[in-house]
Amino acid sequence: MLDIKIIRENPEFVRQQMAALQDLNAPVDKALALDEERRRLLAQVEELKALRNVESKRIGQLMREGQRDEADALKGEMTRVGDQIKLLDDQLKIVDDQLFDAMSRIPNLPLPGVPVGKDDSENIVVRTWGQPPQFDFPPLPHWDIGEALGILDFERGVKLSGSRFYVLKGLGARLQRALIAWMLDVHIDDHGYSEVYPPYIVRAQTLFGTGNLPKFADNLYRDAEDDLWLIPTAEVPVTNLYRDEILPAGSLPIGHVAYTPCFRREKMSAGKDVRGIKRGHQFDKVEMVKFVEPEQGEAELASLLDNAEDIARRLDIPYRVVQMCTGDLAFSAAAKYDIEMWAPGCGEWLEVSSCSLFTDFQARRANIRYRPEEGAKPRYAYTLNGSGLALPRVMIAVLETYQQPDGSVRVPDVLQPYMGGVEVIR
RNA sequence: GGAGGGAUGGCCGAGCGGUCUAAGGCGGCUGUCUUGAAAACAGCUGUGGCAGCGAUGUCACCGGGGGUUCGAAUCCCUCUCCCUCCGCCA
Repeated sequence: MLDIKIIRENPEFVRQQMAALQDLNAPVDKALALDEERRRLLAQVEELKALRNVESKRIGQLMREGQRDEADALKGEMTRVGDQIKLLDDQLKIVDDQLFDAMSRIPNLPLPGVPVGKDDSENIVVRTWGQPPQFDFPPLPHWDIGEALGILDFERGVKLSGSRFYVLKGLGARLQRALIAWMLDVHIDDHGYSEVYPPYIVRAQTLFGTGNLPKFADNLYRDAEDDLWLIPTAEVPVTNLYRDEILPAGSLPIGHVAYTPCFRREKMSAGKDVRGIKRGHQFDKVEMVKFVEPEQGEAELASLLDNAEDIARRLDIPYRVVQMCTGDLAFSAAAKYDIEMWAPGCGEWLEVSSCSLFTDFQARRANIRYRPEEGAKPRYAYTLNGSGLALPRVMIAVLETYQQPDGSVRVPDVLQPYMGGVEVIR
């Protein structure tokens, strides 16, 4: 949620930004009109309420002094004032709800440094790390590698749950578990994050806080009976940890890391990303979430991104960092960088992480504040998050990068201690 | 799933429908005293909206929503959450 004051004071600027974001439906003008209407009604109703407060007190006083007639006369007057207040309050509530709804559908503003572009074709590769591995045999895609090794089972996944589900078996399942445990340890021990184990099922209010609702309800799984929703990412519960709180002075920065499964309905077009484990309805992810002071926002984004990149470097898998242009920016993000690992088997760059700075956009929706100093006024915190990293795709990169001519897969050095010393999956 | 009891400021805890502008205590801040501290004493101590350059004014908030009333922390309805007991259970 934006601060309405920004729109009120710089409507033309906000309209320009919406155009840059390619968001033609953002109800900026509607919000502006509703805001004006709201303040008009508010001034009216408050004046009447102030009158009622004063006169009601006088009625009490008159009653105590036994001046019934005067009290009754005043009562009659106040009944009319009360009716008027009720009328205005009802109107105000309608306007308030409409304004809230409009504000909820306006995306965050991009940071000044974000390149302007119409869609993902205008994203910018800001750096590349490592050299794509050379093979003296034709590298296979992971679905061939995995099935041959008996660690990936697509047919049974479909039998159990339908398309876009798969089963990991044996050392495949263990490789994923090793990656999870190792990534958590790196972020906790070397990058200073503290671990969180959150619920995987949350209320609508929680999804609203991160901006997933109301706009993206289609992508979520939901239990209708209890109105609980499966999380699409750990970002949702972890960011909302401090919803409706004022963090005491000295609390920031806070950095959490959480491993969770993620559930996404995604009405995916048939034929796109169908093979392999690249895109499923259920996947695992290690996620970093930060709460910081506004002044530190951009520095913290750089640090978060580096923490995510560090995982790829330690796995010795080549990657590139892509900066999203305005047209490809997510709804809540003010700036966003993706990390893409090179998968030599299927021959594509795989998005394994997405690191974003949300400025105070999520904090405003989720009401997350902090006190800069003891006794100081609360301010909205800045929130950030980034995958560190998303699993099925890191699995793909590992399987395809570390494959050997005989169909076996070498286990990256850093993971061997987490695999019970296994050096090769064969 | 069944039965009962609760929700009040940073925390504990009072609160006949009308000086509630929410008692009292704890904690915190400031001051007096002191070489310093403690103690004692005094004062202050929530969040947000709107108007205003500002001083300030005003409105709202006693778990959420709705109702009764001239007036609601207080009465009524409803929802959520917490606690106790029973049942079930990894």
